[in-house]
Amino acid sequence: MPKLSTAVLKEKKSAIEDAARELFIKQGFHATSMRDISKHAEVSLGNFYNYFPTKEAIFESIINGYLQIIDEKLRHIFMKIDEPLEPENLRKMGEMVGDLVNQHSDFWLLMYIDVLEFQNQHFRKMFEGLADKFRTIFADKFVDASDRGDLRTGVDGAVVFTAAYMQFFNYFLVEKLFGGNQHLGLNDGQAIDCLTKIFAYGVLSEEKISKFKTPASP
Amino acid sequence: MPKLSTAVLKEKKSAIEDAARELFIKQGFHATSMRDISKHAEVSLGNFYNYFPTKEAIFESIINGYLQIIDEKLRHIFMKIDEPLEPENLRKMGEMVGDLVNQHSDFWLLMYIDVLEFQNQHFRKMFEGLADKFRTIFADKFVDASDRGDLRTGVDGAVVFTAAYMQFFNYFLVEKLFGGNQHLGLNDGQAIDCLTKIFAYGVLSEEKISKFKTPASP
DNA sequence: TAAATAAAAATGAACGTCCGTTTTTTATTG
DNA sequence: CAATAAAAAACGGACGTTCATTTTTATTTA
Repeated sequence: MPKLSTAVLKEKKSAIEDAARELFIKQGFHATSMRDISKHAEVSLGNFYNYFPTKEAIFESIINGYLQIIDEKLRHIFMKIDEPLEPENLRKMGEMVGDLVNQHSDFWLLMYIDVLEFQNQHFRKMFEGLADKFRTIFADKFVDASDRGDLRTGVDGAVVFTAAYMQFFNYFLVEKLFGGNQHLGLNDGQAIDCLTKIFAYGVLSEEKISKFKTPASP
Repeated sequence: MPKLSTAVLKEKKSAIEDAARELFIKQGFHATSMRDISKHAEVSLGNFYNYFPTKEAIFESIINGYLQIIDEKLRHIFMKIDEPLEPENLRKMGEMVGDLVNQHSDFWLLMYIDVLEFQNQHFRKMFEGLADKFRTIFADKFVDASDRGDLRTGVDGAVVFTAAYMQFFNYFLVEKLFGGNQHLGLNDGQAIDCLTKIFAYGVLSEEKISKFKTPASP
């Protein structure tokens, strides 16, 4: 038959991708066979190779597609944050990161597959220069906060935000994928509140702080 | 020949384990074949099955052995910390966690294998009730700190310590396994210092804090 | 409009290789 | 010598991929 419309072709291709993604997530890359995929995608084994040249190619295609989706979601999260260091905004970020992890935990399973089998080739970009990326996203907000004297301890605002972001992510990943089972001894809402407090307000008393500060710069 | 001494037997068994662990770490569980292992362990394929009944059995054996080693190392780390919330001790923990991750990154690769292929069956225990575990390890230190008024923001000391612990771990794992490449924009030492400051001293100015505190409890 | 055509899509058997495990054979040693 | 360790061979099955073949269908022709 003559060439199918590119729309139909794309649709079939993405149907195969969907099936493959489900299986990769459920059972890993090596444990998923091409026969599994073709059966689950209701495509003959042979026809599969009209859409993807190799098994690894479909894995890469899945990752790239998913990376775009998650990048978009993350952009959306940061768009909703005007002042990145305001406690209420940190809390909001915690909630949104939690939703993202819980709704797309499979994405991070793919990342672990990538770490194990491809030295995280495809996901590295998510972490490289992360603090700088936030500095760009939030333009001058961090220097502004510093100029206003908001940052009591003279710490880099972008680093604080990155640390908070990573902390939230890690918290929810541990809960969702690693069997954390309320590893902080708190439910998710309490954990977010508590972590926000830590990052925004700090912990030790002024007295304790000055006690440990003085010997450093007498 | 008559039965080998149990000492010799144990030695051979652990030699096989060592070889298998190296390969599992380097290339994952499914990607490592029994022939790989037997060749690398300089044991015939058939003889392998005199020591381990299945491929999965050796994986479990490796994990359990490694879990003990890491547990021991962690115990050693916490033993060196008398006052868990003192900034200098947090910093020390950061350094020790960094060493642990860098010297035994393979252990966490095994954990990711476990997450992907065994729903983290074997590693769950590392996270379950983590904050409570620290509460036990450090006995009354957290309530003492609270009673002394060390904790300015009234946050649970055990949660703070757990959060710091997780943050350090995650930081070094991202650097070592995920291609972070100084993702905070700092070298390891600076990162430890900065994170310690955040957890101990907090970030926002007193003014900012009271500003965000007052509407919560007027 | 309906039949013919040609090119692309879909198929599933077959290929060679490697898998984890079992069985058989050989070597070793108290 | 006999018991056991070690090695080798063999097993059935599953793997990713290829390919000759069949089916499908947009287009052309009548």
